[in-house]
Amino acid sequence: MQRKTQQRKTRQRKTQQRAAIRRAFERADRPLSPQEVLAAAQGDQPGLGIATVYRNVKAFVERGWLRSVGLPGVPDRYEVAGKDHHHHFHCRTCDGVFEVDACPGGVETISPAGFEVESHEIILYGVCESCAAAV
Amino acid sequence: MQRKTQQRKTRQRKTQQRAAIRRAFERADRPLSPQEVLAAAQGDQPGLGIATVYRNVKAFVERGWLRSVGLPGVPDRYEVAGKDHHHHFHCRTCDGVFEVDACPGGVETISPAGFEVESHEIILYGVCESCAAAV
DNA sequence: GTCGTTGCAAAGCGTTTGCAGCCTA
DNA sequence: TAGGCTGCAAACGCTTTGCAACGAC
Repeated sequence: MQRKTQQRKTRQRKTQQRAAIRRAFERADRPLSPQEVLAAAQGDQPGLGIATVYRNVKAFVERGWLRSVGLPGVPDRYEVAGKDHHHHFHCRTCDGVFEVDACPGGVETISPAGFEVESHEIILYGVCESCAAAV
Repeated sequence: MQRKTQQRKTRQRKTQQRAAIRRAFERADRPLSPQEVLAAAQGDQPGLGIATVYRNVKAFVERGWLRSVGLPGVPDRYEVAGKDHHHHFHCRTCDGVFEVDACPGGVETISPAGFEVESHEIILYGVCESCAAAV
């Protein structure tokens, strides 16, 4: 068992906006950018603002429900936390990001002597399944 | 033999600023951020502006002398082009980026069925040699 | 009623661009 | 002298923050 690493200072209220943002992640089976979250959540909450998305995503990350996925050159994506070690696929066509539930292993061994590897990230680039099928 | 992929529209002049920026990359044995280039080149050209760094780095990339290295969450780095396939190490302590002249191989095989992999990127995180030695 | 939350607009930040003067050829 | 180049400042796009109104409890 693990204790929550982040202690809440005050009670969090249940709002329509936050619920809509949470649903956007639960429905998506892949990491989402703030803009993607906004577009998805506005289906439920038309008046939703981008600032609210940023604030809630940040809060979810602090509470450990979301995890940020950094990618070169594009805005960070966010995915539901708690999954096993995995990597990501970035589609050059639709710009979507997908999970890759595997790791080649032995990645740390390519590090030069004297460098202490703590973690690693692998990003695959190409065309995703639906974009490839859409040809 | 290869031909220049980028055709120059006009003749490029030899300026002190551009020379200082080029030297910064030649002296560094690792990818540099625009700010690192500025700091290094200002040793030769104190009045150098950041806009000039951005303009010249972009021009070098277009001419094929530099290559951009995208990394999650931090500004792009730039390295002298033409090297063999390699990856990068991002030091969490000094924020410096270093080359890793190796690749585990077989990375594309972790991709899910239906996804077409065109390229990949591997980033190692940890403590670089000099930071580790500085403890 | 309290005070966490929201939308809007302004502020930050890193990067790009417009412009007048500078300097290479 | 011509026109590419530079520094400065304004413009940009994305993210964060200030603030007054809103609404969950």
